[in-house]
Amino acid sequence: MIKPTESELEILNILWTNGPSSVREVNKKINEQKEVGYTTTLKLMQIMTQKGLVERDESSRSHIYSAKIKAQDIQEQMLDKLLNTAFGGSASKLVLSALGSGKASARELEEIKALIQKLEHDGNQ
Amino acid sequence: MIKPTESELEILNILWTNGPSSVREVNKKINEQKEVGYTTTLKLMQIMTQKGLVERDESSRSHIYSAKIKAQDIQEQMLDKLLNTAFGGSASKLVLSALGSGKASARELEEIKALIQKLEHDGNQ
DNA sequence: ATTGTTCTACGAAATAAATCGTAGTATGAA
DNA sequence: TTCATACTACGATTTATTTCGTAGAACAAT
Repeated sequence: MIKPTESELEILNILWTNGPSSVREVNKKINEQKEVGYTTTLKLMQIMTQKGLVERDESSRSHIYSAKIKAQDIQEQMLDKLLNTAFGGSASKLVLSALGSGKASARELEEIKALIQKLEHDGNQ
Repeated sequence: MIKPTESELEILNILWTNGPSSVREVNKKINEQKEVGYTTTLKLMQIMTQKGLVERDESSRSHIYSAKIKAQDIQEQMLDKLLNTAFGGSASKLVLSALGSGKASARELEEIKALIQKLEHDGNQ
């Protein structure tokens, strides 16, 4: 599985969130956060096309790019890496840290509890 | 808060796990995973000293390095970033993904449940 | 048709990160 | 003392990533 760089991930996120987009649209989104030239974004997206991270529809003049890899796959990959590089492989430490800072709502906590129930019931080890 | 690079994080992990260590020891650990020259590790650790990521005791000939920043701080920082860059800020999505892949033991699941109970009891939102 | 705007392509510079070689010093054994 | 070994310092190279400028094509308006 290809590992996107920092900037590539930023672009992927925009594509995942907004769906297929032109370079112009992506660049605009990015510029809400930080200033980046148009051709910089263009170049990145061209590279990403080569790498197979995105694909593009060239039928209209301004090409339309869409993410070629699933958000979930990258999420899992990154989570896995974080788990191993920063939490020594302990999923519970990670989860505890994620929940500890009060970042999950009551409803979310319920979801998590439900999942745990399910895991325990299924005899997951 | 200073953000360690990939390689720096690897070294920090070794220091967190094994406690204060010489370059030799750290390099040996790293080489269990991948081949890296001794001076490469040395250089990195020297840079880390400058950045304030580690500190060293120079009293003996082979300097002894120790992590200057807490594992928890970096963990939190990285988790936060992952949360925002890859999970769109949703802690529950992250947790669900972390637990879903069967990476937590029954005992760990209990710990997490206990934490959730506590959070809910405390009226966390 | 001419002009101004918006695209893409792409080389190349700037920046960041990792890797290593070489030189010099300390240490310990022969 | 002399030699082999281990250590630090540090410049320089290599590799990865990001950034941007310039050129030229497509298009729309005048």
